Amino acid sequence: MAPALAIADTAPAASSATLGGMVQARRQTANISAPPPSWASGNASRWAMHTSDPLDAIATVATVDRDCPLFREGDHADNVFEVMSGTIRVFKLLPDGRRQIIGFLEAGDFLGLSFNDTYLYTAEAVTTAAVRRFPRRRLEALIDENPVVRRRLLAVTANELLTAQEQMVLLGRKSAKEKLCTFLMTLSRKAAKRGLSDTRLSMPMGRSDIADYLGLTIETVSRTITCLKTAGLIRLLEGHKIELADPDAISELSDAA
Amino acid sequence: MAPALAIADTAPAASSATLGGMVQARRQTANISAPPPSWASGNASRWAMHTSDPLDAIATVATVDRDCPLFREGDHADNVFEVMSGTIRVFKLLPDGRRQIIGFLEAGDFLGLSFNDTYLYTAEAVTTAAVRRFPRRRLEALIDENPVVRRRLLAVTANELLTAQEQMVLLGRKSAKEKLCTFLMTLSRKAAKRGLSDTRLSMPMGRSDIADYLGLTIETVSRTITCLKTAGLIRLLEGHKIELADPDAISELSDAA
DNA sequence: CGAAGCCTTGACTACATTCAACAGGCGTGG
DNA sequence: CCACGCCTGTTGAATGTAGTCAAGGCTTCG
Repeated sequence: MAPALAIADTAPAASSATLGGMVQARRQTANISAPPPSWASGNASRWAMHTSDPLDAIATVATVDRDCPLFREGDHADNVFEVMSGTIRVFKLLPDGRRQIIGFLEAGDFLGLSFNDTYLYTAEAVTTAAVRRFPRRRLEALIDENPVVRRRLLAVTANELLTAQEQMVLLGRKSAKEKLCTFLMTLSRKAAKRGLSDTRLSMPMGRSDIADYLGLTIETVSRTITCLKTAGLIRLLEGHKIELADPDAISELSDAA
Repeated sequence: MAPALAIADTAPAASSATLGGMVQARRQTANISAPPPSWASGNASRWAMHTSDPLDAIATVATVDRDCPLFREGDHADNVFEVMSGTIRVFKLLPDGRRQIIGFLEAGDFLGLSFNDTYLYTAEAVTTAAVRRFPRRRLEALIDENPVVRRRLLAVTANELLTAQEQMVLLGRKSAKEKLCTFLMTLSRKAAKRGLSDTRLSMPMGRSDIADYLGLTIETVSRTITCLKTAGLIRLLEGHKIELADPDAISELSDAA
């Protein structure tokens, strides 16, 4: 049985060493029956020497395969994670299976920062992703003793809260077209922040993920995308890429009826 | 011009002193032209001697009149607040005036805990409310030096995040009836936590507030309430009170189609 | 090449919104 | 004191946006 998570003994940026324990992507058609995460000990100390990130002292690096869970809602919250590469979706389920995606996390984002003892949502990889794992106990100790770490995580949490509040406005008060355009603008801003193009975006998640993020159905997402495409505002490119042909118009549409 | 905020020189629990500067409630028909907050210096040190809450050292007590703003989105975020009594609504507006209420805050809840330099939302009093004000600089210093305060505010923030995520599920994936029932159950749980009845609830906010909180229109809220009433699940009482006649059924309806 | 999954498109439905009218409560002022 | 206006909430009818059901195209991958 292929494990969902594999440990790499170096950070992805370091190219000299081979990545140990890397496994093939394993498509998962249902949300059930995913293999449990398996972790091996290790650290990123070599990288730490160059960057002096205090978190490196307690970090373990790992990869998560496409569509595999990092953790599930209700699991005991033993670890906090930071995404290093790839995209993670975080979501909650209703008893009857309806899903609401809380967010898509990319490099630099943190997950599992609950001060609860269980996770409040499920996290799965949209694409194969690399993450850093921090044992919760040790991270909490570090937060207590290190003001720099503390401020960083506080800022992360505050940002998460801001994002959540804006998403509430989107879900509660915006039309399908506005939702889509807001989503595109958010992707664009995140790409720009990471130094990538803000008009040629990578959109690795499927229609179903987008629908569950925006509170729509896949059909409505598809139709709305077609509509934007027909209007000449966007162009769909090869390999889950999308081009914003008229970013200003999209920005306008993102909060005007 | 009547000020929106008035300072009391004691905590509300202390009955011996008259509340200074108290003003009459001032109905406000539009969101515009509300008087700016005015603060006087003061503290709650007498109360602090009995409770040893470290926050008392930097706190100022004040009242906010019904429908008056505590602060507005975009204002310079100089203060953090804790609600002592009454209900506060926190919301964001779209350019065309559509409103999404992020939450209703009651005694013990904090507002303005952004790590931004401006507020991310507007806060208004639903009912006349008493709040404690903490200058942000001093609160931040206290957070840095006092682990107890730190943990408390961290817990508050984490709880806020949890609430926000559950609200996303509600807004994105629930029907009108489920939204209403979830809202009632939330009110019930909050009342129970405060030691009040969990079946006879105070619901001080109007239909318009409920609608903007649940992502509905006032008409839909009204119709859905009528429906629940007709089904014998709730009873509307005098003075903005509501009775949950069948809490179990309401709980069922809160996440089942 | 065939099967599976993802996306798109079409026709119909339904839930919530919009538009409109009206009832009740409350404070103001004649 | 009652009349009036204002605000809030309720109800009805018509509309519309997004959802549902269904079919077909396309890509991917074994």
